[in-house]
Amino acid sequence: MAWMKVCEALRAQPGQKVVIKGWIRTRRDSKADGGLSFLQVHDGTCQDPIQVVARSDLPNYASEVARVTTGCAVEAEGTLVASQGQGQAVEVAASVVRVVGWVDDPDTYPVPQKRHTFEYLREVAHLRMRTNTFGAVARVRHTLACAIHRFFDQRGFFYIHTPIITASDCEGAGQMFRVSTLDMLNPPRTPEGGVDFSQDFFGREAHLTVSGQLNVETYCCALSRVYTFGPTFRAENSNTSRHLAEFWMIEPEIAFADLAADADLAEEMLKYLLDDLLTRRADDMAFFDQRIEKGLIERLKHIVGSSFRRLPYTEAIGILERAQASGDAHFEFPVRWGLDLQSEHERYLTEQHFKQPVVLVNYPKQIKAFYMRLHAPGTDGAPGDTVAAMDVLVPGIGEIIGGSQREERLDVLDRRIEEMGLKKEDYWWYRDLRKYGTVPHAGFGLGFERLIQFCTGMQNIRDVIPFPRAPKQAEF
RNA sequence: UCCCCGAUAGCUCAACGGUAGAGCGAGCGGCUGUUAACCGCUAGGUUCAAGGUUCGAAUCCUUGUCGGGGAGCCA
Repeated sequence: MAWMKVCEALRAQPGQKVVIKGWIRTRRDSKADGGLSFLQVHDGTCQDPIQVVARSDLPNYASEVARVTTGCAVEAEGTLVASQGQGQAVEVAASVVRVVGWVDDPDTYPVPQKRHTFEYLREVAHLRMRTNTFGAVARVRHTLACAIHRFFDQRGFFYIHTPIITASDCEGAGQMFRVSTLDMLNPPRTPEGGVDFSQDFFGREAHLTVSGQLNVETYCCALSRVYTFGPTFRAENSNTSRHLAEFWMIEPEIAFADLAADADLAEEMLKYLLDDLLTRRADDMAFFDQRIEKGLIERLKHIVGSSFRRLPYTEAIGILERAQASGDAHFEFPVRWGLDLQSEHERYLTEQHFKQPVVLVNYPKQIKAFYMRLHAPGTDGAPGDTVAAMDVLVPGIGEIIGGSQREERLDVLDRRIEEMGLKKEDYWWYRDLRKYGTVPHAGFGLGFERLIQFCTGMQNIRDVIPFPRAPKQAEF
């Protein structure tokens, strides 16, 4: 008899013998026909469980079958038959039901068949994937990850494994987690009294990476089209529904390319991913559409079908100022050229003004990183210097992608490093790329969890990663 | 880190200075080819912690811890 995944059995022709293995979602009993039990069994392979019908003439019916509860692990052998009831096309008429693992005490089982809040389920993260929502999130996460690799592979990109540990403190994206084997209670000291990191494992200070970008640029300047997809760590004390201390990021980098090509790549990729997800995980997406965010599928389809608006920062400031002046919008924070846009401004642009994803480009240089390419003065009619940066803003999430064309001119790069008060020596290998066959190149970072939020409608980022790490949160 | 809100049964919440309750879940029973099942019964509480006010505190005050929403930082 063939062991069938539930997803296969639900689509199979009636009449064949099958074995189903999984966990009980619910049991319903009936005294009709001499007594029978309906077992909803799921194995995580798809959104729907399969119904196993167990009759009272099974030898272990009274002793076991009639006593199984939500969460029990079972194996069922039987015949796949057309269902007599409503709600499912096929079901398993069981000849054997074996209880593989009991639930010790149903009264204390943390995820019985009832509604749970996501906040509660976070406290039982080792069991929450047994619920329909978190099972769906896990499958969507997998499907998106595969689609990302497929998207890049089909376009000739190479997947580069950039390091998790970095000994350079020059990545410049905020607080980092230290990596050390020193005795924290009694570290070796320098004559000045500081910690002597020369005696540490790497012979210098080391941290977890906050971005693979600088490393992947080196491969870009040799293999032309590359990307990273790995974990990233930020030690910021961020307590929001959009931030994690450990998250996954996709960072493509393309050579012989400018910001326009970068934005085109970002748009093409997002559309590919949405379209692929809607096709491959139609069951889970229907679930999210129905139970998590009404209209989700229409929203995603609309994005796949429309082109993203490109909008220079300087023009965005004009739009925001006019919206404020006309009373269309009331902003808490000031709108002025040279200031960074606040969440409320970004949300206004993407959610109210354009009602579609917006690619904001060409920001003032003073609010962006040193490695972003400096524009010629007066680009977009801007009153100050701008750089070739872009943020992709989407309704509901805000910034989902941040990217830029990189500064490939060594003299300009050096000037920027100095302006920002950084040390050229720290960037010696990064600067070498500009000395030896430098080339215009660009790239961006896509937050994987934010992508999943965007695709599922899940409100809190801690619910789209298996075991979230955030301030004061590292259980499991 | 800042602002606001919250913490009471396994879960979600009520009780608004005077005897701690309901729904869901769980257990038992009834009914039904059932499927958000339905009907009945039962069990279930150091009201987050520590202090304070009061004759009396789940309720008021202080501090802390944890959680949620928003902001900043960003992806």
